[in-house]
Amino acid sequence: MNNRELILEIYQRLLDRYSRQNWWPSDSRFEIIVGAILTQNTNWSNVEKAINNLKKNNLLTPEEMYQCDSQILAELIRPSGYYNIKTKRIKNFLKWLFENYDGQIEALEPLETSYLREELLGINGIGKETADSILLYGLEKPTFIVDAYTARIFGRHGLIDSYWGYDEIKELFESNLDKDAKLYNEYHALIVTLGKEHCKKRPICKGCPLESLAHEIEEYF
DNA sequence: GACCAGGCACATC
DNA sequence: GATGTGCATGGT
Repeated sequence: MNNRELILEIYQRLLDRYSRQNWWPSDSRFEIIVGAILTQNTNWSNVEKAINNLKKNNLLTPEEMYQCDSQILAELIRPSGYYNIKTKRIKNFLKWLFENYDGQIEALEPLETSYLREELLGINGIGKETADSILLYGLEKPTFIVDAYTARIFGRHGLIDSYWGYDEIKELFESNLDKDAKLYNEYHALIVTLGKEHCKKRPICKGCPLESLAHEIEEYF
């Protein structure tokens, strides 16, 4: 199998095993953006606690959150961990949104994907994965998200070497798949679902739907 | 108690 | 450019 076939085969197996994930669970684009920052290196169940706190306090709009005192905001998102730095990151995003787009998330929709990605990367606290999560899940732009699981899983299957950078891995997927936001959405979600179940840092893959495909099941980071 | 989770920025060499 | 460290909570 060549890379393209392997990438499609893996997608199909994941879909067969786990079915559609329908990410990102949320009530609004803004909630997705906030969630993308809160979930940085953090378990999703902790993020849900933080999001619920924000909902209870009616803070899940750009206006309300921008006005909100940072100490209060930090206390509410505390369950998501790194709460002080994440407060700053959310405020940095909002400052950018208000200074450039009048606080309107909708104003981002017509912008070109690669331009918007660069803009987001210019905000302190938003790196590549967070920017791509905002673009793909928040704004339905076709951009592939790479995360720790992606590198680990596809490294084990010989498609990626450990020295590959984020953009190289992203390009591997984008050049072998149709430029389709819905497809990228499902694929990333399925990778995370698989990762949670089978691909923790320990290289144990018993019962993994990709078991028979793997030819490099060894420690890979 | 150790390890991990849907990262990122910054310091240092 | 690569490598190390701080940021912090909650579940297993």
